[in-house]
Amino acid sequence: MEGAREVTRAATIHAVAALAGVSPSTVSRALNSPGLVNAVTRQRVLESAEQLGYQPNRAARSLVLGRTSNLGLIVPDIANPFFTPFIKAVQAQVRQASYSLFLADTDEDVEVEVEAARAMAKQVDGMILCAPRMPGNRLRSIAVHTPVVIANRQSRTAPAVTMDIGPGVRQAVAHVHALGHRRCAFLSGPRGSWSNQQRLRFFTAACQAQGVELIVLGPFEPVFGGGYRGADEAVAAGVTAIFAYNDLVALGVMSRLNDRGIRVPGEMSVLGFDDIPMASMMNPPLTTVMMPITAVARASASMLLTLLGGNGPPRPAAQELAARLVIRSTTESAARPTGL
Amino acid sequence: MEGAREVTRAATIHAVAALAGVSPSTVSRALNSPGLVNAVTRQRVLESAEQLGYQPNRAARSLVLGRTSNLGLIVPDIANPFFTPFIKAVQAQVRQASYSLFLADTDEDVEVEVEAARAMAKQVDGMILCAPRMPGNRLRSIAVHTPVVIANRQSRTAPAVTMDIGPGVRQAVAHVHALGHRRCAFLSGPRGSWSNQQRLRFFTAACQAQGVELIVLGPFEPVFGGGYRGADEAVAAGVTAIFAYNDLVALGVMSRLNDRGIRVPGEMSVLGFDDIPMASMMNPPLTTVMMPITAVARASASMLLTLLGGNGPPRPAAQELAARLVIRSTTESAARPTGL
DNA sequence: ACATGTTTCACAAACGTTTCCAACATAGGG
DNA sequence: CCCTATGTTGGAAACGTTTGTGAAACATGT
Repeated sequence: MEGAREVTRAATIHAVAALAGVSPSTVSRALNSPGLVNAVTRQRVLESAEQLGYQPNRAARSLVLGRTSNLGLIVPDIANPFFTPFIKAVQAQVRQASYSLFLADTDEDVEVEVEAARAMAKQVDGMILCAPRMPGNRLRSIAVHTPVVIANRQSRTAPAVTMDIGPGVRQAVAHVHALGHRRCAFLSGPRGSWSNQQRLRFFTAACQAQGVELIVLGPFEPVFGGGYRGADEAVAAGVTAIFAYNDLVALGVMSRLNDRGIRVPGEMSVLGFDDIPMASMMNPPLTTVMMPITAVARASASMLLTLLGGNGPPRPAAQELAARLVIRSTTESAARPTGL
Repeated sequence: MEGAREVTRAATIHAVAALAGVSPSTVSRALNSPGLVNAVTRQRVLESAEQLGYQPNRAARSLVLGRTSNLGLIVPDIANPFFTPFIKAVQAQVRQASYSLFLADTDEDVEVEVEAARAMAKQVDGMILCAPRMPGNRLRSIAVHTPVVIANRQSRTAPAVTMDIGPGVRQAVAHVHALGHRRCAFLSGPRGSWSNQQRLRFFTAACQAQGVELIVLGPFEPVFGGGYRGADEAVAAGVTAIFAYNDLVALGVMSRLNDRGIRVPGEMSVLGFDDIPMASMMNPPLTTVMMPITAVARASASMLLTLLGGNGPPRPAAQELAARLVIRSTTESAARPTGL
C-alpha cells in the first residue's frame, strides 16, 4: 500500500556487525571511540559500514545519549536584513562545533514565538532566543528546561548578550546638533518591542542632554512602508532631521521624501538605525547607528556552547557590546529658515 | 561536577503514569488516541501531565515511530532576498501540517550544500532542496534515502518544481524592442549556476527571435557589487539597455550608473530578474521579470507533504510555473543617437 | 445466571544506539 | 610456571516511547 517510499530499510548497526562478523557494541566502538578497538577489526567494520551505506540513527543515539547535537535559533523575521548577518554568524559558529542548527522565524508574532520555542525546546540541546516580544514568564518557563541564551534583550533569567546603544545614540544626536539641527523627529517602531522602548529612551535622554527638541511620532511598522507614512508626519511636524526606528524605516522615509521632491540631505537629514548591509548601498548612502550584530551573534553562540560544554554557566553571565554612529551621506547642515 | 545544568530530570511518561495511578501505556494512549481511554481516566492523566510539566521525548518517539516530524529546507543563501518569500511560504505550510522546519543555508558553496543535506537527511522525514550547484549524483545519493523535492531546478531523480522563465524573458525582450532598443547587454551570474545558464539561453533565443543584438558580459557575482562592475562593462559595450542576472545585480548597476551621472531610464534602461520585495521600493522602481517564487514554495511544500502522506508520489511529478514581466520605471525609449 | 460482546487497561516487546561489566586472550614480571 | 596487568571483545541493560496481545471488568441479551 505504501509501496515505493520505503523500498529498503535503512542499514542498522546490527547489519554492519553481522557483515563484519563482530558484535554491535564493537561496531559502535569502532565508529565512536577508535582507540578501544583493534585496528584491523576496526578497518573491517568501517568497510562493512561503507558497503552498506550505514548512517547512524540519530533518534536512537539521542535517546541513549540524552542529547541531540542540534541547536536552535529563533529570530523574529528572516526577511529583516538586520538579522541575516546574525543568522550567518551563528550558523557558522554552530556548524564549526559540529552541531546542526534549527532556525525558526516567528513573523514578529508573540504567539508564534512562544510556540516555536516550545516546539524546538525538546529537540535541541540549547537555543539562542531573539524574541523581543516574549513575556518574561514564558521565557522563564522555557529556560528552566533548556539551556538558553538571550540575544538582543536583557534578562535575569538566562545569560544574555545585548547591545549598548548609548554611545551610538549620543554620537548621532551630537552629530545632528553639530550640523545645526535643533528640532528632530523620532519615528518609533512597534509599541511592545523592547528595542523600540530602549531606542526611544536613549534618544530622549541624549536630545535633552544636548538641547535638541525631539518630536516622537508613531508607532510605525518597522518596515519600508512604515517609513513611508512616517515621512509625511515628520514633514508635517516641521523637523529638519529624522531619526528612524531602523534602516528599513529610513529607507521608506527617503523614498517618500524623494516622491515629494524633498531633497535628502539638502532639505531633510535622515538617520537610520542598525546599519543593515543595504544601508551603505542606498543612494545616497545612509548615515546610521551601527549595531554590532555580528559580534552579538558570535558572543551568543560561544556562550551557548560553553553553557553546553558543562563548564557551568559562562563566565560573563551577560555581555554588552557598544553601538556607534556611521556617518555617510544623508546628513548635512540644517537648511536655513526661509525667512533669512 | 556538571552541576546546575541538569538540576531536575525531565518528567517521563512513567512519572505521569505513577502519579495518575495508571500504566505508561495508558498515558500514551490518553495523550495520542483519546478515543481509546475512558474519559475520566484521561482527565486524570492530563492533569498529572500538566502538573509534572511533562513534555514527550521526541527522540524516543521518533525511534519507535520511525519518523521525526521534522522537515528540512536547504537554500543557497538566506541573505538573498529572493529566497525570503520562499522560506516564509514553505515555513507557513510546513508548520500548518504540524511539522517543524530545519533550515540550512549553504553560503552558495557546493561542499556545504552536500554536507548540509547529508547531515539533515537523517533527522528529517523529507526535505526541500534548493541547491543549484549540487552535482546530480550527489543529489541522487540523497534522494534514495530521503524523500526529496527539488525546487528551482529540473531533475529526473526526484519530483521537482521549477519556474518557466520563457514567457517572462520573451515579454522583457519584446518590451525593450518596442521601446526601440536594438543593442542590449546581459550581465551573467555565476558560471556554474543552473539558473544562470537557463536565463542566458532564453535571453539569447528571445533576442535572436526579435532581432535584438545581445552582448553577454560577465560572469559577475550575483550580488550588489557584481552589478557595480557590470555597469561599467555594459557602458563600455555601448548598449542602451541592460538585462541583469538578478535584481541585486540590477540594483548595483543603477547605483553605479547614478555615480557616473548616467540617468536611468533616460540614458540607460535597466531590467532586473526575480522581483524581490526591494525591487518595487527602489528609486526608480525596477522593471523586472517576476519569478513566482511563492507559488513554487507552496507547490514544493505540498508535493513533499503528499509524498510523505504515503499516497505514492505526487500526481504531477514535476511542475512548472510561469514567470512574467513586471514593468515599472527603469525602462524607457532608447536614447536617440547624439548625431540626430 | 450464563454466554457473549465490549470497553478499558496492564504487560511486554520493540525501535537502534551506547556503555557498563564481565570474559577471554595475550604478554610481562616475578 | 603462575599471577597480574593490559587489550580486545561480546552480552546485556538502559534510554522513553508506542503498540500488539491478552486479561479483567462490565454490560447486554437470553
